[in-house]
Amino acid sequence: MIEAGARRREIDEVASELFHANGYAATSVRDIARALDIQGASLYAHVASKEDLLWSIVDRTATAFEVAVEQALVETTTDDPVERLAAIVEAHVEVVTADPERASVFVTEWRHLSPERRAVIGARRDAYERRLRDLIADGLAVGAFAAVDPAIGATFILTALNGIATWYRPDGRLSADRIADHYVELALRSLSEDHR
Amino acid sequence: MIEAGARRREIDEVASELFHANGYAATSVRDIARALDIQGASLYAHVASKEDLLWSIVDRTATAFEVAVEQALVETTTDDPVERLAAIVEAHVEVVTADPERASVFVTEWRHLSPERRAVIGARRDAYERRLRDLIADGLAVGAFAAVDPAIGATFILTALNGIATWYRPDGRLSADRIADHYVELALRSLSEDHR
DNA sequence: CCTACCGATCGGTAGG
DNA sequence: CCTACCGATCGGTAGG
Repeated sequence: MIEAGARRREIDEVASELFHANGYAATSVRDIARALDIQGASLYAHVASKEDLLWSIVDRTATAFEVAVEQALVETTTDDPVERLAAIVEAHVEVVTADPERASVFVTEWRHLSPERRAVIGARRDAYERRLRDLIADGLAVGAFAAVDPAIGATFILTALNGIATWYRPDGRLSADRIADHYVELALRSLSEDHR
Repeated sequence: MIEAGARRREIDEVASELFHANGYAATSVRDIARALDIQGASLYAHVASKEDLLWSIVDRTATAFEVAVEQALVETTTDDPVERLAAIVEAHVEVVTADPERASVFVTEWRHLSPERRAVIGARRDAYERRLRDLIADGLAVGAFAAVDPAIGATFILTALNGIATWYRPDGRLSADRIADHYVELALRSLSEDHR
């Protein structure tokens, strides 16, 4: 017995690719159907609306980030802010590189959700960013980081990390692991003391 | 006599706002016309196509970045890579904060240009990024920066800088100048030696 | 998952 | 800058 929902996951994957490549608004329901070799109207046997498709991608990706960072912090037994920040950055990069299409749709297309759903995702993104911001503030308080505005530091790092979704290719020059290493380095240094 | 092209610039400004807020594909010609209090078809007395509107925004913004960085480097008489990098970062942030709508349209909507125009912009972006990459490589060679992959370092910094366009508000907590100062700090430190 | 179809809206043109 | 209009395409529904 083929597991239920397999086709639905296939649809999500195709939609992620197209939304990533052309954007949500410029991708028609028929574009997605064509990539699946079915008729446009047939897609509605699986999904209630085009927006539901975007929502399932965005929602799942938001959860992937939350779970990965949660897990990474649980596994980081020390309370050294430097190591905890490294764990967050590494986890975030891993989620991005594991599925750059989904990640880039999450980062760039969520404004096309309904106002209600946008509010939900906005709150989750805020909470996610707050965690990073608080960690930076903690590190600053114990002298682990240089004087920096925690909000600016968190935004600087997060936008750089999310940028990976726009240029990463699995067959590129650098492996996902190497990229993660480099980005941990860059992020930690950006918050470090004495640079001249 | 009112200067020629004033109306055209007004159109560009309205289009920037709407493309920034809703994306190019989700913005109709009639949306733009409505914001100008004219009929949709009347817009074609001023522009040949919707894509031409996007092109003029993208082209002008690309030029703004190129000119600003060129100028900043000319004014930086020293060849100290640290100071030259600071000058580039500051100039880039200034262009972004001077017109975040245009900057964000430039960064995120250029994929909706025709293949020919996309190729032109792609080449200009590559050249722009290469300048930063080469500067990092130079600084690395003379020991001004920590060991880092120049391409990764340049991308890390540039994506963080471009991210400003997505969150910056002129009436926000931090002035454009303060943001530029912080970002220069963060960018320079990310390439600095010894962070533990 | 298909055929047949819906009203709405799209970018754009003709001709003032 | 307007009115009137074009063919194409949009997301989605009905009824198998």
